[in-house]
Amino acid sequence: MPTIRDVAVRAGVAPITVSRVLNNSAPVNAETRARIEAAIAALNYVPNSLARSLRFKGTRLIALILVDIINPFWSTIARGVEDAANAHGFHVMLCNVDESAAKQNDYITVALQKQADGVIILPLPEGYQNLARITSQGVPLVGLDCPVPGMALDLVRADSRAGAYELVRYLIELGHRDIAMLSGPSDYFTAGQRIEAYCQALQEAGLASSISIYEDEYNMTGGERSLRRLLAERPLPSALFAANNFIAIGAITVLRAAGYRVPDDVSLACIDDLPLSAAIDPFLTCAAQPAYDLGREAAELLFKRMAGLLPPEPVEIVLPVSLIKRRSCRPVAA
Amino acid sequence: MPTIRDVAVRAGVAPITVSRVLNNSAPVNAETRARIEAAIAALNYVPNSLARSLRFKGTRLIALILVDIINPFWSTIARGVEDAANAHGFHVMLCNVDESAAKQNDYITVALQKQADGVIILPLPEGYQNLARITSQGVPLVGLDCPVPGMALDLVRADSRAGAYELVRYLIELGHRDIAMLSGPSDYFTAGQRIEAYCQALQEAGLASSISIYEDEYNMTGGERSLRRLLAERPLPSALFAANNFIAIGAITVLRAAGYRVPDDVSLACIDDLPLSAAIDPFLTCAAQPAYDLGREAAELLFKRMAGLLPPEPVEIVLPVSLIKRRSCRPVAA
DNA sequence: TTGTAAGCGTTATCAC
DNA sequence: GTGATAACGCTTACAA
Repeated sequence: MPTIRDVAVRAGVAPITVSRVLNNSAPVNAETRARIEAAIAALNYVPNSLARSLRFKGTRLIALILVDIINPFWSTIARGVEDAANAHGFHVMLCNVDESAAKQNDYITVALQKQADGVIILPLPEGYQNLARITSQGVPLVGLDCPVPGMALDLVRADSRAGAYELVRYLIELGHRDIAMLSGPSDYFTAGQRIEAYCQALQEAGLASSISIYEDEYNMTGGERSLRRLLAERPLPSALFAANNFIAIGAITVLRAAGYRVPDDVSLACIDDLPLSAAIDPFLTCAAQPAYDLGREAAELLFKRMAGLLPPEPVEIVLPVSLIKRRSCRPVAA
Repeated sequence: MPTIRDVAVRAGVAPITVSRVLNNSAPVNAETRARIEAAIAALNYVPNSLARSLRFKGTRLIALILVDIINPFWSTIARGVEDAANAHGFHVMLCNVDESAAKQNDYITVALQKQADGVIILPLPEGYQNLARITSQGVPLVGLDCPVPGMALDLVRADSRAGAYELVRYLIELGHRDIAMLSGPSDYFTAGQRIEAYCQALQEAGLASSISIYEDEYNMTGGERSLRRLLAERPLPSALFAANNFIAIGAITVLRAAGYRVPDDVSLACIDDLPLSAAIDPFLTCAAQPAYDLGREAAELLFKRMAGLLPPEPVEIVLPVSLIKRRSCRPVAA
């Protein structure tokens, strides 16, 4: 690949003059400029941003460290981040960590090595202490979804406590008295919030004695396992509250295999929508988190922090969740 | 952020000795090594890969330039690429171009500026000529989905011609005689293939006179527009063949709004699955492309090319497509 | 086993 | 308006 030196030689000038044309950093004679531009075009010269960043500081790269891009919740967040980044002239390095704290830590290292100007991350409970590796190097960090105990962290999250509460209230209003919860790992902040909301809603309705929580991973396998344990341990409840969409899918799979139908035999509601499925078949009742906005707001917050536009105290942005009522829940027959 | 020099000073050695410890590039006295490692830990030193890459060549970064990460087809491909990249110690810069050739060209520039070691791209017909900007700089390039006329390009794609053919044959076997196609832009290779397959299947069945093609964008809006035009221009066919999943979703939306039901009033089949929807409700009959494998194979091919493990001729990998029969298609009543 | 010098491609600083 | 020089952080020669 040609360098600025090649361009300079071809145009009969010094490299710095080419640099001035590229960056408009100083006036250049119109004729000289034309010669340089011709040389750039002729050589297909593209400036080396590595060298530039080394000299200049700033890579205009941000690292987005999340769970799994295949989950539409995260891919939509990723899209929100990328669009916002793009609008500010930044680019995004994508990092799928699959809920593995070790993989997350590796990616943190990569982000630092590559001199990312900022990082957006979903903190994993087992890896809280690794986050300090980012901030201690002075790299701006925005968390998604999950505050970190004892850490002053800019954060963007949805109000999943309120969403979960609304969802369980809705089930109660439909007449359900026996509602089991299929939770994610309770050391996750979001799972904790959703468990609290579930318990609160049941208690307020005088149903504290029917609290029934199955905890497993935040994915399809977790949902399957939880439901299998449930079926082995107790009679089928009249409604299920799944802590996310993948748990719900896992649960449906097992229900179906066991010969149960949703909502005829059991109602089902969850956190997180499945937007495409909804377009084909509006089925799953859910509390939808505004994924795209979460991503966009996280990136915007990061850029504000990087630009020094924020007071030193950490900022927390909480976006509302919307209840979407669909066919997967039915009123209880009287 | 501390530099190798800071570590060297703290350990009382020269920077090169630190480098040797970091890279195991030469033997270092055990005691010296211990001192250096202590200094690295104490300073939280992370090597600057920009400087490293500048000296060394090679960034271990690949650019993945695709349409839209929100489409599960592309997010699954992205995941395949990232997993393979990870296994080889590479990282992925994600670039959503939304079918805009201008945006694609911008990202090509970014990939070159950032000195990406390789690029994986979905070629857009309006931007074919931009691809030469990558290869002419000697940067390895792998195309997804779409060969480029007149360009020797390593390529990974699914056999969507065979998939489309199978799908239309299936509709014919169900007794459909009036099958309309909702196509993507016909200058796209994949759309061309699917149109050819559709026409061939109808011709072979003696149905050439009922060929009916509506062409629009490869997304939900495109599907909506095509179906509105269809409804305005002709009676509802007995079956619809959509060139991808998003077109199918757009079509369903409009059908539903017009009071038609799938499959009662019209059967519907498409290319590309909706994996999560299928788990909840196995509805959409489709020819599923192996998205994850497409991504993984593309990355593997790129790495082989980068390692010089391939003959100079371009390699083309074509993966099979699988027909999945579900409820959205019904036999025609006799 | 360790160190010195030079250079990767760029730009800030200071001349002319 | 233009150019020489040095420096960003690192590693490859080549010494010692």
